[in-house]
Amino acid sequence: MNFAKLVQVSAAMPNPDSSRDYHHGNLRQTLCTLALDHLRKDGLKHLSLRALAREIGVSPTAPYRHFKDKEALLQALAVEGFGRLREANLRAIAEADPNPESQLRAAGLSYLEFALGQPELFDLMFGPLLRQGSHDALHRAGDMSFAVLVEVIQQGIDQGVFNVDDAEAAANTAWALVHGLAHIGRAICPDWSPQEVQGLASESMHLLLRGLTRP
Amino acid sequence: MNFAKLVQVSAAMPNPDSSRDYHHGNLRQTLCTLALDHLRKDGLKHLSLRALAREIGVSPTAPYRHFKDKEALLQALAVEGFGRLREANLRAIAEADPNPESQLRAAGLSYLEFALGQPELFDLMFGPLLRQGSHDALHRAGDMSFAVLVEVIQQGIDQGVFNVDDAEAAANTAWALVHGLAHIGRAICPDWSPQEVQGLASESMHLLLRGLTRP
DNA sequence: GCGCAATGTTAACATTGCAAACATGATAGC
DNA sequence: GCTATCATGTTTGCAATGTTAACATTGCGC
Repeated sequence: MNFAKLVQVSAAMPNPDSSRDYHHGNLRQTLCTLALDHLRKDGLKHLSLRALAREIGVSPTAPYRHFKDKEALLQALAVEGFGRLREANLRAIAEADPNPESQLRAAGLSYLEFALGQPELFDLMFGPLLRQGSHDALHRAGDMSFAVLVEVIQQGIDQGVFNVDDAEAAANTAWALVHGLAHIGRAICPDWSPQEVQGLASESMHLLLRGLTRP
Repeated sequence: MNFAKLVQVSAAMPNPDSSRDYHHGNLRQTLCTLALDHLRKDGLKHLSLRALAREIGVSPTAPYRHFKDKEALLQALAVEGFGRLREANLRAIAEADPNPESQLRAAGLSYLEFALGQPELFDLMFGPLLRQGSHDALHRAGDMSFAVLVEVIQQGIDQGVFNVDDAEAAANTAWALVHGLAHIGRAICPDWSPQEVQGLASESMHLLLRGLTRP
């Protein structure tokens, strides 16, 4: 009856001094940042909960105290990704010349830089998780990123620079264009330099702006 | 004349006569079509070589006689996907009014329909496989799909309908826009009807065409 | 001080990708 | 026609993974 328990206890404590860090204290955060690291470095398919736990120095099933699923961890990463994307875009807009065209261009280039810089995260963000409902946190995070573009375009319309009626539709178009460039860039030009990619992007956005501003 | 083909045909049919079914006879093809099926139905993460083999009624490691890797099977699926996409686009163009604008619009809508109809395959086609070199067959298949758009745009330029210098750059733009719409559509509007999505697409493409045709 | 909730741990199970080593059968060369 | 060969399937086996259940430890509110 109790013998088994005694055995288990002594086995649970190989090092009596390790009782101090029985609780890691910050596992959730550590998991997220380390997972993001591995995602960027090794890709999604080489991302394993057990490996993360092993590397952190915690038991193989400890992550399950913080994430119901592996998918839950991935969702958290995607939400974090959307947050960072939004931040990057806002920063780029703030630093651009204060006119709608420049701001839209700056936001687009920032978006592109994000996507090309961490393609695995980008794929995760727009991957199956988004399609598969029940991830409203993810959808909200995506909408927040989208809202940045809508606002820039709306300002352009208000100032009479963009000659379209529907800001949201125009934002859809702009977003789709930039997103498509980001997602396809590696297919068209797998080994282009960032400058070349941005050159292509500039040209594309110029074309779009011609359409937006046409009288 | 072609005996091998005859054997293949008779083996491809579920002919009760093929009593000694030690050799399946058409495993590679069967694997591909079944895998595509499961990919569309259950998503990439629920696609397992063993499960496929089990369902086909063959030993768990039989697939390895035809595909070095799981990744090799996935690559084959992606190549097949690019082939179908190209076919669909060509068909749409052929059925459209014979002017560059209509044809470009038709190709775009066809592209969109493909992407929204089988999102998992679409994600696979443009996923990490493409980025991770050493898959030249995949890159070639992608280029073949791309070439369709370039040609339409080039014709538009030759006929003086599109007012741009660089056909390839314009094709990049057009492709990126449509691809972006396809990839983002589910994020913007997860439960839109096909009509609504196509409406959005039409509007976006109208904007682009304004840019393309601007004097 | 006590008990409870949060957090970690161990053990166990099913499934998967993959590598040998071996079996089968169609086919080419004699 | 007989047989060696080679493409194709099979069996066995291993290590890794996701996930669950039962147990341990600790900090915090009472």
